[in-house]
Amino acid sequence: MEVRAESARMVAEGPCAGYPAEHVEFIRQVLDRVGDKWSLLVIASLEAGSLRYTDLLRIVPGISQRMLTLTLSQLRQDGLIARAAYAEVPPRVEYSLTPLGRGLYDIVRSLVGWAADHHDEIRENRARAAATPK
Amino acid sequence: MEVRAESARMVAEGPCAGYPAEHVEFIRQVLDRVGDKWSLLVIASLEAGSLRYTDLLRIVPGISQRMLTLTLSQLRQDGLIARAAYAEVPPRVEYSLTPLGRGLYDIVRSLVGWAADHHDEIRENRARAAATPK
DNA sequence: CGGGATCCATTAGGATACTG
DNA sequence: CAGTATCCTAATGGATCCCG
Repeated sequence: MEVRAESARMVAEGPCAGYPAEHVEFIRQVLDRVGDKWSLLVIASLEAGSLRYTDLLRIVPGISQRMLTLTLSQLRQDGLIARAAYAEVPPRVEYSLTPLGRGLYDIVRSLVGWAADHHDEIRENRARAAATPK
Repeated sequence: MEVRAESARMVAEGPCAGYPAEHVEFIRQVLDRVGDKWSLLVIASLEAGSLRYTDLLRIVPGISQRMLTLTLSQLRQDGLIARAAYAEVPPRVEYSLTPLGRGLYDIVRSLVGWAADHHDEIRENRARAAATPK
């Protein structure tokens, strides 16, 4: 069987069948970002308005300087947040959500909502699984 | 300031403010599962119907035995998939989505849809960020 | 066939110290 | 204030072998 090589080549088999091959890797990246430890917490923190570096460091519970810097850098590269630096003394930098970032957060909120809704159900399942003697 | 200690204690500050403290850890767990490398691929593979262990090993692109076993175990503990073993020779084991698992997949699909919709936009942002000389 | 158990490489991420 | 740079540990995940 022959497949045309130009334009959108589709994934032939597996869970991603039907998606353009190029998108699959990208979707994986988005999911990684969603699942990583800090990105969503930072985005959620910025939802109410722009914040400074040290504000985020204080507000996001448990984040280290290193991870905050790293996370902000990734989110900015993806265009999910915007960085504004003001040439003052002392220097001031403000981070804010872009429309894109806000859109992602909206989607994720529905996921968090689902998690909250089914919290008890999953907890029961886990308890039952843990209680299984063998 | 004093806060009542009994019943649902709320997170006072940060991005999780207003959520019951107990739920925050749980939501993190769900997001970890969503972001992990294989869970969603396995769930997506099972969407069309139940599959056997070796089928999944073949269908999910690149997964190792170890990770498939691990992933299946976690998903089963959470009640997202069901395992049915038939005492035959050779043995046969079938995995299938539970209603809970299907519900999660529906939510995640909207996330994947968002990713696909904004694929170009994010790619442009990344390209621009990469091109920035300084 | 459907896994466990083990070993190993890669990576994520925390603590800390330093800089413009 | 807003980061960088360095070091180090813990977790993730792949490859392989074995077993009922």
